[in-house]
Amino acid sequence: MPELAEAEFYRKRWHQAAVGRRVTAVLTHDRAKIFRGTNPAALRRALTGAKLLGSAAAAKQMLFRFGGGAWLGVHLGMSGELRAEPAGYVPQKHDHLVLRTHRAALVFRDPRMFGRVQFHTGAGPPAWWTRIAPPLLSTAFTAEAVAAFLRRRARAPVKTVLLMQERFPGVGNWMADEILWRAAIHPKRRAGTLRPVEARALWRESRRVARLALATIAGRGDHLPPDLNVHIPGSWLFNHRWQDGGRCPKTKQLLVREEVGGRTTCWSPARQKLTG
DNA sequence: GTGCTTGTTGGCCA
DNA sequence: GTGGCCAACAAGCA
Repeated sequence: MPELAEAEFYRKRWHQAAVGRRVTAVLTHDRAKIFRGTNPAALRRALTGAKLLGSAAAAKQMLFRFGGGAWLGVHLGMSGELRAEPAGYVPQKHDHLVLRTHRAALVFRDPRMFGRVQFHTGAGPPAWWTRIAPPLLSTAFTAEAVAAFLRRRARAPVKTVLLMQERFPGVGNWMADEILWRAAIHPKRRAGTLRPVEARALWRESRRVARLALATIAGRGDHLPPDLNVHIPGSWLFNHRWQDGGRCPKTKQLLVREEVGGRTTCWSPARQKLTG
């Protein structure tokens, strides 16, 4: 379920369970696809005995910093999940990576294996991390940058454009639909047809949804909610988008679900018109 | 059995 | 070279 707020939620979960602690053992499923492009044996060697020093989340990714210049990157794909289990935890079928400390077991679980673990050593973070686009909540994410991007992707449906990580890092399927619904823009509109006021609404609602999703799903400050998605208000599209016969929280009219750009997309036809 | 699934990538084509 | 579309990846669930 990994979009930007979920990545932050899972980062906090591992961080709180083990920051400042030393890794006593590392278990890997070496043949699991999540290790593609990395070397599980080197990862085990470097992390065993290393202390978890810090962590960060950006877009849909997480980076955990260990002593000795070791960095562990995690992308959760479609079905990945980070868990914090008690010490002595026995790995389950889809647990591909387990880091043990005296207090907890940090578990990466991913049944579909679209996720990815990357291991890096060096004084600074890896290049794939520093290349991640500026966050939606940063000052670099400007209305002008969004407008320029919409012009460049003029012929693509705006739904597809919102899923492009190079400009909207961390936006996934449900966030894209939530943003379009709040901005009252039909997902099939071609990006180049948006009027300036609509482009600006898209920018504003992108930031708003990012902020609300982070506060609601990942909690504020050190607070970690007990579970994902439990406190999402009924006023969001989120809580209605998958129900057959679901209704728009704003108009009370029936929602529509249809594929746009290869992804199931939900919108409120009474609110989001194709002819803008 | 069928038809879905909160993601990314590479190949093909205009 | 750029942009857009689509299938593939894999496993679980209804």
